[in-house]
Amino acid sequence: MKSASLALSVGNNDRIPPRARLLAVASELFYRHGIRAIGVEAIAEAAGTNKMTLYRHFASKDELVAECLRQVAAQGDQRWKTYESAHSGDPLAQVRAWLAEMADHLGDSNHRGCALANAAVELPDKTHPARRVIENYKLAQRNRLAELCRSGGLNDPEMLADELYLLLEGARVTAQSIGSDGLGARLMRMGEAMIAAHRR
Amino acid sequence: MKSASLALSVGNNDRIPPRARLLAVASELFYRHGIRAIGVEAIAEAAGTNKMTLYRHFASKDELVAECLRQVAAQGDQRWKTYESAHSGDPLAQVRAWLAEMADHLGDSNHRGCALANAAVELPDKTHPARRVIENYKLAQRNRLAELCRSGGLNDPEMLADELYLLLEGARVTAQSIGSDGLGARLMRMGEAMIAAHRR
DNA sequence: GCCTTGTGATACTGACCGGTAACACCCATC
DNA sequence: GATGGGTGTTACCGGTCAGTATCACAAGGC
Repeated sequence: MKSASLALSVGNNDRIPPRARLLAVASELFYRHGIRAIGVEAIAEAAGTNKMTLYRHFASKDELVAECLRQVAAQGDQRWKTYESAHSGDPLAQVRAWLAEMADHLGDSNHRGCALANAAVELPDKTHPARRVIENYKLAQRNRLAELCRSGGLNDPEMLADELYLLLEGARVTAQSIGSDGLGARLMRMGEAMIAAHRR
Repeated sequence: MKSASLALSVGNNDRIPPRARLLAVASELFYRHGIRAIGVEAIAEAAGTNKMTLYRHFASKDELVAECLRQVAAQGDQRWKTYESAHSGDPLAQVRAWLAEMADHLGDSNHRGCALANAAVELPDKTHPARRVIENYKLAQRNRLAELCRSGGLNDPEMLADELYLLLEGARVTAQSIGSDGLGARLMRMGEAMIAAHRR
């Protein structure tokens, strides 16, 4: 019943090679239902293929999870490049663009927080191949934010970066418990207030 | 292997009735390894009893999870009563005490975020009995914070409450990915800065 | 004495898990 | 037209999952 809706989104284009289809479907299912809640068979079926083909492309379910998260991280990096080219030479505008898009995503009906943060919650085992992906990305994200705050000429850029980053991370978690009614708008207000506080 | 260490912590006091032992052990195991990662048999064994006794006290694993989270929520409420009696008539001091304790917990080596928020990540199904517990508690938490900020005479208390709450929630998530090195101290600095910004 | 209530122990069910073996097939390349 | 790599299909493995049935036992109240 779950898989039917998934198969639609990917299965109608058979030109996409199985590996890409598997990655797309797995990312979606893991995100929506949780990593441990989805079995490899359901992924293969929803991708319009079978378990054998999955295991020909991925050594294990854990490696598939890690690869999915690598893809998510790459998409995040790509977004930053978009902000950079749209607001070249204006680091603060880039930060604002990022904040605005994240706030916007909060309102999505199928929003369920950050896939990487969720995976960290679900996979506490430090030896899991996905952990490295998560830690590297989250650290890079925070450092990138701090660098932009610094080159934006703001006071105490590291602290501002932490404030903005923790605020967003908290918003994405809170959206999963309390809900996200008006949360995006509130997040923007808070972010602006904090940037202003570091401008002096 | 996992259960051995758990059995130690509870099994040596046989005066505690099985239901309480089961709740304590289940809360610990769910928190440490994740809810879906722990089976009922492991819980029963770690509590020094068996699966039948577990199912005599809890209708299902889902109900056991919900009951564990109710216990966690009750402990949270209890902490707030402590702050209130320690700083009676000083709402801001109560907020600070809460922030300080949460910041302190961040540094614990076995810290793994908020049990309720983690459960929300792991149990996306809106019909799960644990969801109501999570949503009620998180909402009450935010409202209590807003009420304290208001009676503390601060400007825009709702927004300040959101800022502090999201900041903490974000810190507890971030501790699970990047780590918690100095995060507690940074959280305190940010909290103080935000309270100050709403004092005018 | 009895009888009830709570517990322990063991075995079981049916379903699902991640992962593999074996074999048929399609299709592009040469 | 042969060859070979990628794919589909089916069946299977051992293990674990949540949940249940059955029976034995121990204590406490009457």
